[in-house]
Amino acid sequence: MNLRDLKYLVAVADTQHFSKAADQCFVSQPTLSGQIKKLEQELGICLFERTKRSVETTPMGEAIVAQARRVLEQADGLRQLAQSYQDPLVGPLRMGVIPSLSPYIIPLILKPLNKQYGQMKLVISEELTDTLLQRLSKHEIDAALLATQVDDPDFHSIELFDEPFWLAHPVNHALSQRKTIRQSDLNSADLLLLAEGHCLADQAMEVCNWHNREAQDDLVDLRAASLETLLRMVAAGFGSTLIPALALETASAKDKDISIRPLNLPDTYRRISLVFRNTFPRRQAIDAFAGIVLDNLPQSVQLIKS
Amino acid sequence: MNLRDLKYLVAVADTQHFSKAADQCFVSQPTLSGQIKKLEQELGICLFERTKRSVETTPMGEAIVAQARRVLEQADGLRQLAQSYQDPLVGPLRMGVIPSLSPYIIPLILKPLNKQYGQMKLVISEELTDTLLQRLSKHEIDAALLATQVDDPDFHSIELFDEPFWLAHPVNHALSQRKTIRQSDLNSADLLLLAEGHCLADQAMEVCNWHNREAQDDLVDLRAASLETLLRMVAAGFGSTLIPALALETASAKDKDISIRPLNLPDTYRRISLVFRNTFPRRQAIDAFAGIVLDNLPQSVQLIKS
DNA sequence: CTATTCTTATAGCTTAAACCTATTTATTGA
DNA sequence: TCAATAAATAGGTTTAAGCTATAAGAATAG
Repeated sequence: MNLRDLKYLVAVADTQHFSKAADQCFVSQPTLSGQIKKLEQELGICLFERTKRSVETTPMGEAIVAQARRVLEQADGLRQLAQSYQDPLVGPLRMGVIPSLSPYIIPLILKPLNKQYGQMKLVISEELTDTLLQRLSKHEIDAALLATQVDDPDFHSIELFDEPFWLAHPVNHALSQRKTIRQSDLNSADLLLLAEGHCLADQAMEVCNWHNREAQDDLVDLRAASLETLLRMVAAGFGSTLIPALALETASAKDKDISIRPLNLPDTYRRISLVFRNTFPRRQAIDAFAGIVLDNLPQSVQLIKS
Repeated sequence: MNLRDLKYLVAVADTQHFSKAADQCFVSQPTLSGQIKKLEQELGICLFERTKRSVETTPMGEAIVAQARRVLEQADGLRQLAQSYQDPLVGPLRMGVIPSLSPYIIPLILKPLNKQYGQMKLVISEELTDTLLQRLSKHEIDAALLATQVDDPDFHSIELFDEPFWLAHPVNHALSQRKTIRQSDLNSADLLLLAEGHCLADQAMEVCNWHNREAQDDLVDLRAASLETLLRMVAAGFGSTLIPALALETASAKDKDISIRPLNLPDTYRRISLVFRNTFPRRQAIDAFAGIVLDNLPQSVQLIKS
């Protein structure tokens, strides 16, 4: 059995005429007659009652034809489904984003993305870098926005932008006296960090030259689950923290009890990349997504330093 | 696209492995790989993300595979439907029967038919001979039980049995005096007939040598719509009538006001045949039906005279 | 009653595609 | 580094789907 045969079958049932059905199917009459005959043999039943002059569908034939229509309908549904996906820019793109970036970048791109590529539905997962890379390997997501260089040869990266860090400290903090922040200020600062596994925590420690972080047990309990929590802790005077530039626009960062200071120091930024399996077939969707991100960044992170 | 291709597709999705899928489909791995590749090209989308080591179904692939399963399911339904019809003795048999026979023969055969050929569902139409022949031509019914010889070369007939006529007259009728009924009694009898178009009416006229029936207008209004009505008219003393043998067993015929008499005259019977298009493909069903009829007739009509 | 037309079936050949085996390429694990 | 595994590629064979031409049967027109 064959979709083609079923099409022939339905054509004969519709026209009650082998030659007309053949025309309709763009084949010769003997070809169509032969296929119908084969189909009848395969099914073991007589579908049409023929005279030398005419064709009539048998009652059993009617039932089979009705079912054949159902098969063809579903097959047509499959073609339409495929059609709707044919454009690589159409269809779901499962994107993973780290938690220290997700709440600040996603609102920036959702609308433009919807405007330019309305058919590309983003499915966002917000998880830690390690988890995202695992899920990428398992094909559970298609791409990830990370702040970490990835060396795995299975993955490709598109480097999108560099996000500078700012210092956030309580308004009445000792550092309020300083006009500019120096490296030594950071080295000894009372920095609050995100919980284990957040790349932002590692990056902050690196910026501050804290390589023996695990020794300072007393601060462990204060490691926060999110940047928002961290800012609330700064506002309450528990210490300072480093804030990536995109997070500055949020209400929490504008708290009157928090002082936000630029760091005019070298290498105080993190590089955000779009990472995906190099076997991922919809490269165009990836590129489109990257383009949307770059087009909608604020000035503060617009340029990539290299 | 092709049902075979969809089977390959589902096999790969199920096994996540081209070689295993190929085994499952009883083809070689290159064959299956090639077909999948072709299918992807035809649909214009990538269904599987391949590495040299493994296969993963893409999210779009998942959607397509789900739809492919639906197609295959319907196709399977078609095969099962065909299977259930494969036996010519299975499936509906649309049978037409004349009104002067139907109420008396159908009850005789329904149970035995159901017992021997439970899958063969009878669909009965009770109509006049002409109508039945028209519907036979139009393929609206598959066969007909008639009391008329059919000459049309499009039709075949199986002669089933000869049904004798009996005379029914009111108990206090003049003929009550006669020991046996003679031809001359019939010629002049006050016979009541069925309505125009009923073959029984024609047959009765023939038996009685009435070839100028249309002249006797006064009786036209008394022509009855059914045998039952006719018997009720006889019981009420309006006249006599000829009753075919199978109708004798009914309650109406046993009315105490009606006298039923045998006709010991030549050619006082009608021949019942099973008529069908000679192109009708389920000859076995026809033969089975004929056999059931013959096996379940009462003694009174058992033999065929020839 | 014959000729023409209409329609399906058959015959014989051609083309396209599906399939196979053997081989290549690339990756993983020992 | 080598064996094992898995998918892709190459090249040739077989199957089946297609075509044209024609036959055969039935209806219609002259």
